[in-house]
Amino acid sequence: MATGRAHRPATRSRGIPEATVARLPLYLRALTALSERSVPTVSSEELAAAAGVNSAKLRKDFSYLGSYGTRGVGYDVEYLVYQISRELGLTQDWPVVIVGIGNLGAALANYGGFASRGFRVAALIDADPSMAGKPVAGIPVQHTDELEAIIRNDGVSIGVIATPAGAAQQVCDRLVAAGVTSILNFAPTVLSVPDGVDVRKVDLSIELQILAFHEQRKAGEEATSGGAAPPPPAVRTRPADDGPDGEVPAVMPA
Amino acid sequence: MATGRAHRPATRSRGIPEATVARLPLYLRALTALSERSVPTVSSEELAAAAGVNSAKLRKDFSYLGSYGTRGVGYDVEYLVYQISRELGLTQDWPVVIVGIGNLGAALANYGGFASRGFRVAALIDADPSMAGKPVAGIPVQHTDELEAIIRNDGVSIGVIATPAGAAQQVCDRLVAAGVTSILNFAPTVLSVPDGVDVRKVDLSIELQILAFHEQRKAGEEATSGGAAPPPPAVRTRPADDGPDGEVPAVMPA
DNA sequence: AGCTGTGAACGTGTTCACAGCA
DNA sequence: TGCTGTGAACACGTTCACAGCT
Repeated sequence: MATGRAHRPATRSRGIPEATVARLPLYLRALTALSERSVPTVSSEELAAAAGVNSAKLRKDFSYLGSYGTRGVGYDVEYLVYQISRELGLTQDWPVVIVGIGNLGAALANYGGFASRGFRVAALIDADPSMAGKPVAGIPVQHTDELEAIIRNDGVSIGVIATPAGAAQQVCDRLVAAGVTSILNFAPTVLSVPDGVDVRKVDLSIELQILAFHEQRKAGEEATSGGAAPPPPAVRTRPADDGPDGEVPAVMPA
Repeated sequence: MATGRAHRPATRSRGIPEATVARLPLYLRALTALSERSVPTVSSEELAAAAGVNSAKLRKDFSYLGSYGTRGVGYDVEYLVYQISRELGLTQDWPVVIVGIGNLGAALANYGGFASRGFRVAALIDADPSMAGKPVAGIPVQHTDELEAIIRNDGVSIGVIATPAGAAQQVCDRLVAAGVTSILNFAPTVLSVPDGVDVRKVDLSIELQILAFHEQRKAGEEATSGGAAPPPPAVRTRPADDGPDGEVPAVMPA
């Protein structure tokens, strides 16, 4: 999973396990689709199939929210949509700022799933002055100088970092100082944040490497060097090039 | 965690736990940075800090790979880089195709971390004929018609789906039919694939919803309706709009 | 009869704490 | 002395299987 939490070491936020929280959006999406097709009720079996999980897990997940089903029948689609939305905090609108309007930032700004699910793009922010005023997804890009003012004025508590890795920690610090307490980080860096700030990470390169691992396993039940004798020490195969975005943080950033 | 596995229900691929595999890329990145700074050795404590995990976990993780450290000293940076790369299958090059060259696809194509870590963009593919031939990140976009030929010619086993949700399953089916066995899916859809094909999912909207959940908790130790009496049933707060990319799959796609 | 809700069993992942080696 | 490597304890997550309600 392309993710990482930050603090709250082992404290389930309040009853609902983290793993369940991570699946609620999945259920919500499936339920929304059913709702659009005006399906009135759904069984745990059907809904689980649509969400790509097994039905026992789904029922257990829902049991943490309460008893919202009807035995012998299933779940009322509309009611569940409401309950899950409420649990996730989507009945209110969350203003979000996106920092770093390159290809990725633009992709995020254009992403339709945003607006429809309780999130509103409050501002697009970029350090490049020549970007300022240029509309992306209908929203004019603003300069980094405005960052603090925007966050305070709009009461933004969620920030998205889509900058190069080298700028990420700096941006993060400014976001946090201005009052942001949840960060979605697309830069390939470990961010350090104070307690009470949540960070989730999306890292493409990590996902690919995990796939490569499994891919290797599939192919490799033949010409593999086995597990016993390790190859010669201190061999360098490929230059350790981190790419243009690779400014990885120092050993102890904070 | 923005991720999802597909099959291999409870089978640890071969000794190395899945959770450990997911962290290896993190260690690798931190080690690569140390390597660039010509740091010769590193302790579990230092490396763990750089990777954002605790040192006990890191040592346990490494213990699954073998005994690559030196007691009283630490780990040889170069050697570890090599071992982890090998374990992840990054000592070979993985050709990758990216399907769907919108903003997101372009962002992925331009992503530097790709090329440097054993991944090579073999082709960019889009369904829009007017895109054909246009270079993105220096690589000419090819039409979907070419998909099968490209995959077979280049021996591509990893595919990235960056299309709208409505096209994702179709693209996925074609990729798999042509021989792709690992898929990284950015479309907000549950893909169904045959056994033996790995799917990992990256879903922006899900990440934001998880953040919103925690954000709500932070703010909500005051005006919350508590946990006892649930609000009126079957209330619809916001129109269940899934956005322009929202073609969610039928209840039982396969 | 059918489907939910859940205790109990199981498996995976994390943390502790220290033995063992350089 | 200092750090790794790891058994043992613990916490978390998943699955099973069935009691209980409609």
